[in-house]
This record gives sequence, C-alpha cells and structure tokens, in this order.
Amino acid sequence: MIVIDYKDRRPIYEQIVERFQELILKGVLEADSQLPSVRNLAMELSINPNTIQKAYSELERQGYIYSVMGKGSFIAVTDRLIKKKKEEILDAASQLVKLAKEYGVTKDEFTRVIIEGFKEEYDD
Amino acid sequence: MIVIDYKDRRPIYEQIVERFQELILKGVLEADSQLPSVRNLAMELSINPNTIQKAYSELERQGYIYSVMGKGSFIAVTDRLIKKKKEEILDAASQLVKLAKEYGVTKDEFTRVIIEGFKEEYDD
Amino acid sequence: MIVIDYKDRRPIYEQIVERFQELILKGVLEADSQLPSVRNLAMELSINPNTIQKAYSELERQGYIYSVMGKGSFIAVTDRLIKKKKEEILDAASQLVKLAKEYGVTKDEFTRVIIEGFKEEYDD
Amino acid sequence: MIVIDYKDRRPIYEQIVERFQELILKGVLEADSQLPSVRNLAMELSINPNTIQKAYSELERQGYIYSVMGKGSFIAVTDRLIKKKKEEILDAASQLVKLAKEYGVTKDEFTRVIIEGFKEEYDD
DNA sequence: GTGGTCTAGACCACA
DNA sequence: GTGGTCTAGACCACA
Repeated sequence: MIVIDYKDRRPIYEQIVERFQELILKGVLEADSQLPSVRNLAMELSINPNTIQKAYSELERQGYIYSVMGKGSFIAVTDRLIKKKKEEILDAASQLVKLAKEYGVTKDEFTRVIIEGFKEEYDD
Repeated sequence: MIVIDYKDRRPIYEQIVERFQELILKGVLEADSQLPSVRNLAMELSINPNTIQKAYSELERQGYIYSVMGKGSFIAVTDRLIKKKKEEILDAASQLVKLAKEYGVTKDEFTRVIIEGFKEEYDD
Repeated sequence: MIVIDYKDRRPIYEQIVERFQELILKGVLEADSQLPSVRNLAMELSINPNTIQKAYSELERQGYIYSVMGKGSFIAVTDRLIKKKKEEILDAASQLVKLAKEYGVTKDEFTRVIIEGFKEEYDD
Repeated sequence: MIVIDYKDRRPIYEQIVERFQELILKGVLEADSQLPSVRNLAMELSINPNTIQKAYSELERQGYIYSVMGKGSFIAVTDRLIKKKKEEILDAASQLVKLAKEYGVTKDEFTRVIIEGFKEEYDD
C-alpha cells in the first residue's frame, strides 16, 4: 500500500504523508479504522520509526488522522478534507490559467486540453 | 529586477533561476544581451557569489543563457523556450484535470474556473 | 453518564477523573452513594480495567471518593471540594488578568467579556 | 534567556516553544532578528540539536519565526500573532466565566478579583 | 556554518 | 503493545 521511492527527491516522511492523504481522501481507508502502528510500518518499510512518527504527526496536524496514546492511530472523518482538496485543485487551475495567459497560451488551446482530459472517462 | 524573498522557503538560487526565466520568456531581457556578472549581482543582492554561480549554471543547463569565457553570460534565443514553456503549461493542465476527476471535481466546476480566469483580461 | 472521547488528546483516565469530578461537584452523584465497580465500568465503556483503576485511585487521592475494602468505592462529602473548586476558579481568573495585562488587553475589553458572560443566565 | 525546567512535566521542546513565543510576543526579540542557531542553542542548553530543531519547526509552523536554509532562523512579524494572543486570552476569560457560573461563583466574587488584578499596575 | 532529514536505540506514560 | 520524547551522531543541500 505504501511504497517509498528512493529516487524521489522529496523526503521519505513527506512521501508517506502524501500517500496516506491519497488513500484517505479516496476512501480506501475508512473513517476510524486503525493505521499500522509506528513500529510495524517502520519494520515493513525498513525505515526508522522516527521517520514514521514524523509522518503520522504531520498527518495528525493536518487533520487526516488522530492518535490515541496507548491505543494507536486512526483515520479521521474526511468530508471537510475532501472539500478542501477540491478547492485546492480549483485554485491550482485558476493559477494555471493566469500563467497560461502570461505566456500567450490561448483560451482555445487551453480548453481543448481540459475537454479532452474530461473525455477519457476510465483511465485510473 | 531581482528580489529575494527570504521568507520564501525555496532556496535563493532557485528564486533567482525562476526570476530570470520569467524575465527572459517575457522578453524583458533580449536575446544576446549580457547578464550582470556573478560578482556584481552578488554584491547588489548582498548574496554569496556561490549562490549566483549556481543559479547561472542552472540557467545555462536549461538553455536560457550561454557563457563566453572571459566575456560573461548572455541571454539565449528564446523561441524554442517559449514553445517549451507553453507545452509545460498545457501538460500541467492535463495533469490537473486527471487529479480533478480522481477527487470528483465536475467538468462544470472546472471549466467555470477556467472561463472566468480567461475573462479577466488585463490583470498583470 | 461517562463518555470517552477518543479524539480528545487527554488520556482516557484523565477524562474519566474529570467527568466524575464534575458529576460529584454538581451534586449529580450524592455523598456516600456507590460508584460502579472497576470491572463493571470497564466493561460498560469497553476499556481496560487498569485505566478505570487509575482514575479511581486519582479520585481517591484528591478526596472525591473513598474506598472500602471488599465493598467498593463511594462518593465523599463535597462541601470542602466545592469551596476548593471555587477558589481554583478565582485563582485562574487572577492569573488570567495578569496575563491580559502583560499582553496589553485593556480592563475595558476584559470586563466587557466577563459581564457578557454573566448575562447569559441559562445556557447549560 | 531560555531556561529548561526539568521538573516541569511538559516536554523540553514545548517549553522552548512557549518561551520563544513569550519573548517574541512581548517584543524582546525584534522582527527579522536572528535566533541562535540550532547547534548553538543546543550546546548552550546542553540539549540534543534534534530537540531544538523540533521546537524551531513548531515555531515556524505557528508563524513565529521563519527559517532560511543555509542562513538561519529569524523572527517573523508579530502583529497578527499578538492580536491572536489577545483573542485567546479573552476566549479563556469567557470560558472561565462559564465555569464560574456552573459552580456557583457569583458575579460579585468574580469581578472583585478582576478589578483587583487590574489595580496592581506594576507587578511584572 | 545553517537548517533539514534520517538512523539507531532508549525510556516514558498510557491502555 | 502504542504513541511521544529525547539522545547521539551522521549526511545533505544551501549560503
């Protein structure tokens, strides 16, 4: 479920954070279900527990999971997070249009790419 | 022309690279015109010359500038770079659509943002 | 009567202690009435008995309950505890004023909040 | 300037965070002035650099400082933070009033403590 | 030199 | 067992 890419320039803990965000936002991991323990995931990925700990702390800070001392870490409710993610995507789109205009990409060129992208329905 | 934002978390050399890319692609700096010397720009920005050197090396590697031993660094011809930049923007748009679909952003929501973005003609 | 909030970052035993303090101080639990046994409460809350034991020990240490060997745990007389609680609240108020002054909160701003708070008579 | 209290139950990194927050909010440390380096402060306090690093990361996350790779850590602008701190204090006051009412502390008892607190003008 | 990441391993409170 | 904190020490990119 989690794969570390050592060629990736991003730090390991960040890769773990992003992978869990994805699994959580897409509903692969259900609300209140338990994550692997810090130690177990560390063993499984052959990574230091401190690095996992750092990833989990960040996920908790961002509201993706909650940790209970002595019990474990659990998936948080995600409605709010999914909504936030959608807003981020639309913001990114808005920024990209701004950039496109600055470099002379026409509205036609741009919208063609968008429309084609939405046509391909089943690619994931 | 170049402003370093120390609160920006990106490294300084990267900020310089991006700023020059922008100035070159938008035609502010003309082809074959000379860039400030490493030393001068370092002095002007109160920055370590190593940092400027790194930025210039990166710009040369990307084809934005060329160096002439003993003479200095000069702006490269930019037609090819502008075309490449446009392609990058369209690729980014394509990737963003893919992401949008994965998180359930509808075609309507997405295109509305695009269309509105292109309406605001004169904001830069 | 007792509800554990696993998303609360405080330890479970502490949540239980505070909840009983509240129930006792507010007179919901009467003096000399018996508390549920460690085992029963543990079962009811689906919680480790050690955790309940720790909470009861803490409540006994603070004088909220007393244990009779072989019989169980009972609510202590509360007059003294209520008085102590009031003093704690007034001490906290005093500390807060000190802090307010340090950070430039004016007497007016502060007292306005207090007065408004006392106006809302029936909100619990 | 920074003193660690080993009898304090709070973690070391948290003590450091709170102490810096105080020094920054009270204006003892000016905007854009440099903090001691992670290594130096670690040496000075006889503490592991990782612990200082954790404190600085938290301060940066909260907007109290900003870190520049290769240069150091610096105090951020604090206007917004001071305002936020004041709001926190007033919120705490509001919560305390709520508690006071629940336990039968009268408005008179409460306001007397407040007024007396504001009288003592020069106690810090 | 400076911050940032990571490993290895210990100890703690809590459940 | 579980998360959280901390030490000791290494290595990296950046300035």
